[in-house]
Amino acid sequence: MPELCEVEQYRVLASTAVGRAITSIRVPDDRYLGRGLTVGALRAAVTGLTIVDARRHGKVLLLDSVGGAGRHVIGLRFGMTGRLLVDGSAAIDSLIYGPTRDESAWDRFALVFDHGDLRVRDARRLGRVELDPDLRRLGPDVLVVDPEHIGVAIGAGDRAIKAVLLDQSVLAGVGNLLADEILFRAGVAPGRQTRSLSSGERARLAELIPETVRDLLDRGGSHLGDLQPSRRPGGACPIDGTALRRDTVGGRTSFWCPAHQV
DNA sequence: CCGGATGTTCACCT
DNA sequence: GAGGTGAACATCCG
Repeated sequence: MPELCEVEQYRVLASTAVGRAITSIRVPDDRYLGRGLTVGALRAAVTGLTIVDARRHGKVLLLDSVGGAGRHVIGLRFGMTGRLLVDGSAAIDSLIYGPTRDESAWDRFALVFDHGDLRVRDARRLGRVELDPDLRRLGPDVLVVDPEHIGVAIGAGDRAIKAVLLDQSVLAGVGNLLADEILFRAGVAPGRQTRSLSSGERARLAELIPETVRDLLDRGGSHLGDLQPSRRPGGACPIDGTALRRDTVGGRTSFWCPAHQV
């Protein structure tokens, strides 16, 4: 699920937990905690704190929590399949796997309140819970910086533009689906070296990056792009009908149109 | 049974 | 040092 669009929906959902005090936590499998963090340390740090804000930086959800025991930020990363539930309801697609299966077996972490709870449900367990996460390795959130900054941040080196878009230390928030959609709209091939971009292409890309993210956010998810339905083996370009190419770029599967993405 | 999946990290090359 | 590759993580789905 989660790229920036999904985590932004999680943030809105999490804001319904603002003002609630953490009574206890549930961590059925401590492998779900970030490096060096133990259940005991996390429990001691956050029990009794009240959530005062829900923020997002890139794909990370941040829960600011304060109380007599101090002030902490609970950081949630959702990996590929993590979802957020507050009081048992999800922000999105709660029935993607059908009603037959007991998804509660995938609950990896919970903040329990006097009334209700906030849960992370993650089949693949690639997500993580962190305490006071170090965000220094993340670039600016892609929806916060202006296009001029984005144009500069992209750089002009020999890396593939798609690898740069996926690099969270350059810009935080863009994942594999958003990257393919952005490059599709920009008419730029994923393997293009950033130094080969003309100033016009660079400027257009810099505008299209946040614009595309906002558009898919409005539509309701990173998987609702124009390219997405064709993003499969045998798919045809929705613009010109050309057979899409499927290549690995930046380490990820990339679908693109060889006719209009140049 | 096999390959692939919206993410991140690490070891190992070049 | 920079950048790429592949594996690992763990599980489900087609």
